[in-house]
Order: sequence, then C-alpha cells, then structure tokens
Amino acid sequence: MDYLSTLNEPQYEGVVNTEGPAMIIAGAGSGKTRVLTYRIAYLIKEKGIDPFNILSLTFTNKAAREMRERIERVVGLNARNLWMGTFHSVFARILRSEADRLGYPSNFTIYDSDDSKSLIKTIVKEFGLDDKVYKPNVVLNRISSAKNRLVSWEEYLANPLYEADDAAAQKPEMGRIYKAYCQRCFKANAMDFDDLLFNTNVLFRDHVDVLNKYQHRFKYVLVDEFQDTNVSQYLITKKLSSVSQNIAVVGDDAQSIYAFRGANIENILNFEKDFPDLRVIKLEQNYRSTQNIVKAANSVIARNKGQLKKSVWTANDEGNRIELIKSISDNEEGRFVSSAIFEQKTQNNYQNRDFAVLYRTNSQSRAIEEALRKSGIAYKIYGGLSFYQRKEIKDLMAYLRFAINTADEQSFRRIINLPKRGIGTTSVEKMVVAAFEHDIPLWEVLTNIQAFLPGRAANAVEQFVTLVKSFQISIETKDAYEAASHIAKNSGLLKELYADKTVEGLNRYENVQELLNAIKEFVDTPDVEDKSLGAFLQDIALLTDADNEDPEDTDFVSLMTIHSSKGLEFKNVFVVGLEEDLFPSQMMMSSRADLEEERRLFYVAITRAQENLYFSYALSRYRFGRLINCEPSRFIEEVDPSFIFVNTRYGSREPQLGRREGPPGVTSNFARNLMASKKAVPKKPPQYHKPSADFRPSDTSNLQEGMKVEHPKFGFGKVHKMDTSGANKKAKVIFEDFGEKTLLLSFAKLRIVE
DNA sequence: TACGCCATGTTTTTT
DNA sequence: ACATGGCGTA
Repeated sequence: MDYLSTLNEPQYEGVVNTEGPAMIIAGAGSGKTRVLTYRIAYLIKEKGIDPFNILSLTFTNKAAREMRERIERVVGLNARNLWMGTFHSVFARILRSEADRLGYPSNFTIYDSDDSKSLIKTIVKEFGLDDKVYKPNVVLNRISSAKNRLVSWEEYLANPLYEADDAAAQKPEMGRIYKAYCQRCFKANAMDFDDLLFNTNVLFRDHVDVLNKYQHRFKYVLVDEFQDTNVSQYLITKKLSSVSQNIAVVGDDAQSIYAFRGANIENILNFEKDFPDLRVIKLEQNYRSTQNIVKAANSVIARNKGQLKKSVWTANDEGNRIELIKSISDNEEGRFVSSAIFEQKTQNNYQNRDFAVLYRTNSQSRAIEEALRKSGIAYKIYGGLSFYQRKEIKDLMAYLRFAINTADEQSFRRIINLPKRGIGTTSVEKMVVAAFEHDIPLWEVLTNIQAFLPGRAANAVEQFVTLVKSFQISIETKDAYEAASHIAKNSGLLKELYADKTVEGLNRYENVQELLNAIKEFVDTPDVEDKSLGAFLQDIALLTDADNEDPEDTDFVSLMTIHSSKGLEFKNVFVVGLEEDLFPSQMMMSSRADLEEERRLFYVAITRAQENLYFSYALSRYRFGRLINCEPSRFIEEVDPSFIFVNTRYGSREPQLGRREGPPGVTSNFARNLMASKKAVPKKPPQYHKPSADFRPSDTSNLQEGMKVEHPKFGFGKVHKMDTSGANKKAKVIFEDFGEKTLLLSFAKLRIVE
C-alpha cells in the first residue's frame, strides 16, 4: 500500500474508486498518468482483478509502453497480461481474430496514409477527374472524417446533405470516390487506419455475441487522453463498458489538439449523459512547473471560451520569467537556441536531456538541427519522416506484404516493376482492370496472365509470379528473419541498392539491413510466440518512429512538434517559430477557423516546461526556398506581460529580404551572378489551354481520323492520323495552338467534340 | 519502355 | 528546396 501514500487527495480518489464510471479531469502536470497507472496497480494488487480483464487505451505506443513499465514497477511481471495499447493496435488485434465475421481474412493488410493517398490518386485518375480538384489529401480527409463519424459510403451516397456539401465544394464526385475507395480496400484485403475503428464498430453492432464476449472479458476499461477521442472511438469504449459500467476516462479539455482527426470535446459532455452515475474528479494541483509558467499558461487558456471550469495552481517556487527572443532569421533562431542551451548547461549544470525544442511544423527542425550540429550538441529529432516511410523500406515491406496478401493492390503496384522487368504502367493498368472487370482476385489474373495480357510483358509477369510463389514457400517454412532476408536478396532489391555507391545509396542499403535487424530482434524476443513474417508485419503496421530507442546514448536534446510533445515534460523548453501564420497556423485558421485549438496547442507547449521557458520568433524565414517576412505571433501578446522578460542580447539587426545572410563574399557574389545568368534566359511560360469546367474525357476506342477533340492542356485540335501498328494505339493530333502531337490513347485524356 | 528535362506544387499536426 | 509528374527522345 506504500505507493498510495504519495498521492494527494483527489489523486487518491481517482485511484481507489474503481467501481462504476469515472471521469478524471486532470490539469497539465497534475499527475494523471500516475493516477491511471496506480489505478490499474490497485485493481490488480488490492482488488485481485486478473490483468487479463483490464483494458487500457492510450494514443501512442510510447505512452502505452511507458505506462506498462510503470505498472510493472508496482505490481511486477503480473502486468504482462494487461491489454494495453493504442486504440488502433488493440482493435486491429481484435479485428484479426474476428475478421471472418466481416468477410475479411485475418491476415488483412493495414494501409498507412501513403497507401491510402496513392489508392485515391489512382481512383481519381481512373475516373478521369482532375487531381487538382480532387487532391488526395483533401479527399482522404473527407473520407476519414466520414468514417470517424461512422458514416458508411452507402449512407454517404444516400444522404443529400453530403451531396449538397460536395457540390458546394465543387467536388460532386466525392461520394463515388468514397465508394470506390472502400470497395478497393476491401478487395485488396486491406483496412486503413480509420477502418480499424469503423469496422470494430460494425463488428460490435452486427455481432452481438462478439460484443458480449468482449464486454465480459474487459471488466475494467480505462482511457487516457480522453479529450482526443473521436466519436468512433468513444462508441467502442462505451459499448464495451455498458455492462460492467467500470469505465474510467482521464483527460484535459484544455489540451485537446486533435480536432483535425475528429476528436470531439462533446464526448466529455456525452459521457456525463451516457453514464448518469458518473463520478467526476478534478486534479488541479500542478507538480510540474514553476508558478510563473503555470500562471502564464492560465493567462493564455483563459482566452478560450469553451473550457470546463478548472483552476490549475501550484505550490512550486515562483521561478524565472519566460524569456522572449527575437531573431532576424530562422538560422539565427537556431544559433540562439544552441548557445542558450550551452550557457544553461555550463552555468546551471543541466544535461542535454533537460532541453526540448518544440515547433509547430516538422519542417522547422532543419534550422535548429543545423545549429545544434555545428555546436556539437547531441540531439534527436522525433517524428518527421519515419523510418518506415523511407522508400527502400517501403519497397521491401511491399514485397513482404504482397507475398502474404496477394490481393494488396498498393504493394503490387510498388513492386511489379521493381527492379525493372519490363512491365510498364500500361500492363499494370490492364491487369488491375481485368481483375475488376471479371471480378476475380488480382492474383488469379497474374497466375493466368496469358489469358489476360498476351504479349511481351506476359513472360515477365510469369517470372514475377514464380518469384512470389517461392517467397511464399520460404515464408511458410522459415521464421520471419530468414524469410525476409531471402526475399530481400532474391527480389533483387539488395543487389540494386548494393550497386549504388553514392552516400545516399549506402545509407539506403544500411536502412534495409536495419529493417532486417529489427526482424531478427523480433524473432529473438522470447515473449513472441508467433515468429512468422505475417506476425511481424502485423506487429509493425501500427508502429511509428517512436520505437527507435537508443539505449546506449540517452543524453540528447529533444526536437519535436508540439503535438508529439503531449504527455512529456522537460526542465527547459524552447517554443520556436512563434510567428503569425506559422503558429497559429495559416492553414488551420483558413480551413477550419479554429483559433481556439491553436491556442490549446500553445497551452500544451507552455505546460511542457518545468523550470525555464523560452519563446522565440524570427523576423524572416525561408519558405519554399524563398525568404519571407514575418510578424510576431499574436500568442506572444496574449501572455500576461508580467511573466515575460525580453532578452535583448539577440536580434538587433534588421532582416535583409531576398538575400542570404552574411556579408557578400566571393562565394555569394558568384552565386548571385550565377542566379542572374540563369534568370537572364527568359523562360517562356507555356500558355496551356484551360479545360472547360465540365471537361470529361471521352471513350477514345473509336477515335477516327478527322475528329475534333479537346485536350485538357493543349486545347482543341483535329485528329490527323491514327497509328495502330504498335501495341499501343496512338493518335496524331494537330492542335490549334501547339501544333502536331502524338498521343498515347491509353493515357491521354481526350474529349471528342465532334 | 526507360531516361532526362522541365514545370508544378508543397507544408499542419498523427494513428 | 525538394519531390513529383508529364512529356519528348532514344
């Protein structure tokens, strides 16, 4: 019981009241993770609950892992059997074991957002739509938000409200794309991130026996970061605990920063309605930060209208004021940060790990990184381009994925001509289309290729099929590591990378080796029972970059976005890039007009700091390679000025727009002349034709000489000659403005005018 | 079909 | 600055 003696009163309440629904509203730094972990420990130790019956949901793998460690410290290895993980990973696991109920195989693939985007891109292309109007990002967001509100494509198409919405947004085909996207995913035996939640809802809705099973199993449900759950997630947890009523949610409405992902503060209000016996506990004492930091944070968040009543306070020392630094450029900002870190380290005995640099967008890491590297300070960048998003890794993963799930269209497209085997886009399209037209699996087309694609490419496809079949055999007979190395070697990927002796090529080769190492590690982990490649892929699909821990060298400065800093704390925190339009983000303001969420983000950034906090902004910054002028963020003025100390040591010079920093030396003159000479060659901007708004490509299979056509870029022209000699039909068209062009009919979008 | 040149767009955050 | 994609050429 000794671990309980360290708790204050509301924390204690939160730990020991394990029965019935509970909502713990926890201010920043009030020890919410501690309450959550002790609550679980209490359930196991004092209440004798089997860890097997406890489900604990978090938002990141990192948070889950940390919590498991902390619980193990109190209850020992007994915590092994806890169901603890992110929403996505826990329900992916459940979906795999119940997949047949939904008509999926249990080895379904999980599409990451890159896969989703490229699938959308091909659909848009196939529909003959303009991908400038139907941008993959925008379309995916729309689909994602529909799924997060549990609107299926059937409901979407049936509801005139969505139709009107899309028509107003000049995107009338959205419903059709949504439908095609879902059908393609299903046919590929794939689920995207949102499907994992959506389909869990479907599973529990349509299969009461399954729901009962898990309701019985999870007698206690705990949810961390409740303010960031979306409707889909909320309904799952609500259903699971509707029998036992033992649900505890922990969150802070002031730290809700994932509305763009469908997070819904209304969940907090709904929760009170759905569970009338709710016990509400407020944790308001902050143990993390100095008084100055807590008060400054309060002065910021007080500007938001829609917050729950809560007053965070601290008994800590007053502490230093927030230092505000203005720099002339992003590079100087980086230099300031690194010298301030250096000064603090030498004067006050801090280590690298006591510092974090937080920014709004990942791209801001570059300037900071450069400065830290120059001054020899160890650092680590979290997020950004993760290991698993690298091209070479995705390539090998695509081979592994395809061998296991031959319906996976995205992986297929990735590897069919990699390394080059003479199977071009045309052949790929034909194969995919054949699978759809005959309503058969893609694999069936591939194995009977002569029937669908007679000709030169067929041989290559047959070889590809033989290759994949041999991979499948090695996957069945060997463990994950041996199978993966076999595939890496025999696919020709390793060979191709090995041949590349550039620094980049070497790096990529090493990355592939690293992936293989990771697989080896997986195989060698004693806990893991299923050592097959399939098991590894399932394990890895939902893992992000947060996994790569370097145990030997742990003393580094942390660089990350504010989003990924949630839940963490550091003695010294730099919030950089406080410029209007960057933070608050222009994008966010114009698309969703949500200043309050940006402000909550600012609040999160401030409350990461324990002892010292720095704000920094630059008067000019590079964007798309161009220097732009910047205004200080409105957020700086929103902090009560009595908490701010303006540091005048830096930033006395004014920015020089349009040229790089530093005195114009030989190099920069040379560079400038080079630029000028390049500019001297006038680039004539091509005056492309603007296709009419209702431009739709026609079926060109019956195109005849003499027909008048419209091309989306070249405008109007007359078909001069048809060339049917080759494998691909071509048409020579004389355009009014561009002269004669030869167009491949399988590619070109042409509208037949008459 | 493969390769190289050039025009174009991109950056908000994450599972 | 950088990646992508279209188009022309071999």
